[in-house]
Amino acid sequence: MQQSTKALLRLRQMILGGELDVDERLSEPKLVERIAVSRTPIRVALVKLEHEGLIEALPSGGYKIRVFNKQDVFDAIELRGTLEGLAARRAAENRPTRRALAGLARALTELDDILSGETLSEDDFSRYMNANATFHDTLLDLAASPVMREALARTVALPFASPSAFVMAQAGLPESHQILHIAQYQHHRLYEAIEAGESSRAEDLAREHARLAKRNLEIVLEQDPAVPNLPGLQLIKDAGAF
Amino acid sequence: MQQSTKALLRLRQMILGGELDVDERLSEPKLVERIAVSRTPIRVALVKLEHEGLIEALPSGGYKIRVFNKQDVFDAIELRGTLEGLAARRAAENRPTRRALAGLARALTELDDILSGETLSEDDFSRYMNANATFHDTLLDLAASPVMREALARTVALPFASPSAFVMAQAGLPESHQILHIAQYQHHRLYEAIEAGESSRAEDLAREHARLAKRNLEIVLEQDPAVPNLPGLQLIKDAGAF
DNA sequence: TATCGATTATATGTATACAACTTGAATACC
DNA sequence: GGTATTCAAGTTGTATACATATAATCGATA
Repeated sequence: MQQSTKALLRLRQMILGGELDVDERLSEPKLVERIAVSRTPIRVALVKLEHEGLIEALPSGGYKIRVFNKQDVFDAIELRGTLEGLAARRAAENRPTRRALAGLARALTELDDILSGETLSEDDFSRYMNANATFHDTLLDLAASPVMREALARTVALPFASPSAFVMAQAGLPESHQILHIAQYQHHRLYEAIEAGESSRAEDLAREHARLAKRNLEIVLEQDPAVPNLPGLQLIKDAGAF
Repeated sequence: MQQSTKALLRLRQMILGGELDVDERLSEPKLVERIAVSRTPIRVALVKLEHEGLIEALPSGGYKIRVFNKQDVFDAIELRGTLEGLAARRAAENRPTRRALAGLARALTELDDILSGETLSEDDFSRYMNANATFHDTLLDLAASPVMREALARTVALPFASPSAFVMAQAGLPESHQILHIAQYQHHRLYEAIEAGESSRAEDLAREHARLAKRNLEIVLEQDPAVPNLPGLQLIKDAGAF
């Protein structure tokens, strides 16, 4: 693996995992020490992370970790919903063959399978997260648009904007089972709409589906102040004041 | 100015202006020679341009200029329309005060003024382009969402996705006057919708407004094969085969 | 003559050196 | 006592050196 890749992955992990002080300048020499890579690949990673939106350049040089307020988070989710809506509409307009839909159908069946039990184990949540990611990714494939794929990839670079962001966080919540079933209901309807070429319906469903993530976030944050296992939560300013 | 900024601006100019061979690896030593800056800031610029989508990394290292097909271009325009639609909807939902709307109204009036004459000079097209950019930018201000602003900024980084992309290109076309009037009609209706808080209408109008750029592109490219003054056109594969 | 292989040349990725600048602190000054 | 001011330590931005990997060239062989 390239050193710059190592630096990027590690730095992202450090930022999302809360290993670095927010509101402080990211000192390159200190990062050199912690990541064990020279300044050059670290600077490459910093440039990339700025474009991702996880850090921001300081006027006097260098970077600092970016913090978001709750409106930013909601906007990011709304933005994802809009882009997935566009992709879903395009997917429906493309009138995919049964063969092209097979991947999406498979993800759907796996999600059904995971949710079939009475209760969900920690492992089930993890499986759900993966299968959910696959579903969303396969949907994007059906849109068959590199431009849209990139736009969406850039959007979900913000940690809480990802379709799978809050799945793990709600493991253990009493409402979780029901929420996941609602999400899966929406997945099914989305599949139907795309299969039938109902493009407007597909777009609306994808949008509303993303808004479920908003509700998830609200529910998770209303819980115990003992903050849940949500990577990147410390990047949200006043997370306790939700 | 920083060397890396100089390198970024110059490189972007070289790519869009067709000063570099497409389908060839961007040789860093040669760029050093042409831009008169060391490899370090050039590499920074290359990383940024890759994120912008203007160049792509080669599997064996280095970068090459990215080429787009017509579907990519249409998708980029559709994407911009979708994002501007989201911004317009949000702007309408925000119920801006008359004072907040003043900037948008001013851009609208200036556009009216430019179009008031019987014919349009080269200079008028240039003025239109600027005022049009201001209108779209001010609209984005009204959405008051950094997340959306960034998403749109990343989208219009593709040269032909910008709201002003085809304005200059159509200077001299017989249809141009009419097209600009239609665009301005849409601007007015968009303003009305935002002022009245008609969010769905605002969204639809913004989307359809972007699709006018698609028609512009089609018209411009159906013209004389003597390719018009459209920066970045050589990045579109088979532009002649439209 | 065309294709494969070895060798040379060149480019990329990384580390490091250096200069200009920023930041923090200590001291002088009001 | 509080505010400038100067100085030092540290940091960033840039240039360059070096090792490894890639591309090109030339020659050999089928």
